[in-house]
Amino acid sequence: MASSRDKLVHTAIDLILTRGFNTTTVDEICARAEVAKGSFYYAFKSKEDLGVAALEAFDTEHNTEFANSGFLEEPDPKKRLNMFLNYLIDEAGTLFEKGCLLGNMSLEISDEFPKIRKRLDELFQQNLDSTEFLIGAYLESLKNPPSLSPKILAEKFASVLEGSLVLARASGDWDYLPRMLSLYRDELMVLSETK
Amino acid sequence: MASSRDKLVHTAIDLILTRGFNTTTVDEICARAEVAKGSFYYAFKSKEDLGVAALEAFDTEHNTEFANSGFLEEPDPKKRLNMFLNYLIDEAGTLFEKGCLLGNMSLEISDEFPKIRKRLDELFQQNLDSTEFLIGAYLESLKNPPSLSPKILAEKFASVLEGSLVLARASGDWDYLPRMLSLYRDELMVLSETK
DNA sequence: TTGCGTAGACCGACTAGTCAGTCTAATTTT
DNA sequence: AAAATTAGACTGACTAGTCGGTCTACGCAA
Repeated sequence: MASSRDKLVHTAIDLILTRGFNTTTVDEICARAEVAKGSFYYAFKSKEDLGVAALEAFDTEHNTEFANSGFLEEPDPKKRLNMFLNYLIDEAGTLFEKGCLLGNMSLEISDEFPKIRKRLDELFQQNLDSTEFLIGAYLESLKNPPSLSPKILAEKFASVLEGSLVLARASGDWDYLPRMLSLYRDELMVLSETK
Repeated sequence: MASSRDKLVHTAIDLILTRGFNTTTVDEICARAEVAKGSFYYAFKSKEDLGVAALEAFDTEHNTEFANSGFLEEPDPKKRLNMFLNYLIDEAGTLFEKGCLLGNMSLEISDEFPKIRKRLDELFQQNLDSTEFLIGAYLESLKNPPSLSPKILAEKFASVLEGSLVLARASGDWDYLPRMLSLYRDELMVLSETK
């Protein structure tokens, strides 16, 4: 059975994604998680610490999901990257149904929560590095490697992903993400056509 | 001299960009703008109404800046689009020094502020339409028009812009925006090379 | 010229409510 | 029995919004 801490973290992720960190109250999280306030402060030193825990849980769970999709076992770098992107495009609706906690908190949280900001920076950097690695292998496998670096293409990937979610949230149209990711995939895949 | 209302709006834009809407207090805005609380509620019915006013001011002032850059007078669609993008790339550091109020509020504000949400949707849509028009003219001028629609390219532009700002804010590296916009410009401009 | 009336911009102490975090006692687990 | 966990009433700081009142400019009548 789920621990109190675990229930709190997952309830928090859900609430923060829909209402934001600042407007989500500790009382509300406890009520939804059916956990008493005392337990909250037994599990976490502060609301900020819960924020960090939520961020970490969101990130590792998504990365675990990605890994389980099996693309890592594919030996061919091009197919591997393509599998990853296709998986993301297919599952965008469920994986990022309510947005990305990292992106949301990045824009919402200011210096008043330094621990959250620090962790945010680290997690984004880690994810950028993973993507860069994935893209790097693909580019190296090409006969005519483009002038674009894997680093900048990884940054572009993250920009498109996060930006789509900003637009999705503003408009209520959650198809932005798969639409934009498809575009990104096509642009990357076309690089393997020798000119 | 600037009216109280005007001072409040511009102080608010600045504060909301750095601290977020929810954590920026009415008292703080008043103090910085050197305006009494009573005057705030003389000028605005509520904090939410100030939010809407800030959004509108941010949007119209940016659009005015864009227009003043002179790209609209350029008759050639390709050059016109290129001028616009180059202007944005050059001035990204000042235009979006602290982020984009539309993007920030899009992720932060939930249904508790319906007026803000509605206006956000409208403003994003307007801006997408303008960009689509600009890109559409360029695509139509091409001998080999690509299969990509101006609409989806406009959405991509907005995604890249907003996404860059999410990353910039998370990492503290404000060069993301010009870097990603340059990439976007190059991708668009390469379409005019006949295959 | 002087005094008066008025409109509307501006003021800030005050109210009513909210929220993160604390405390003490009870209950469950090991 | 000790340690882990739960319970929820309580506190104090803070916040959006209110309200009675002040100040200034200006038209106008005496």
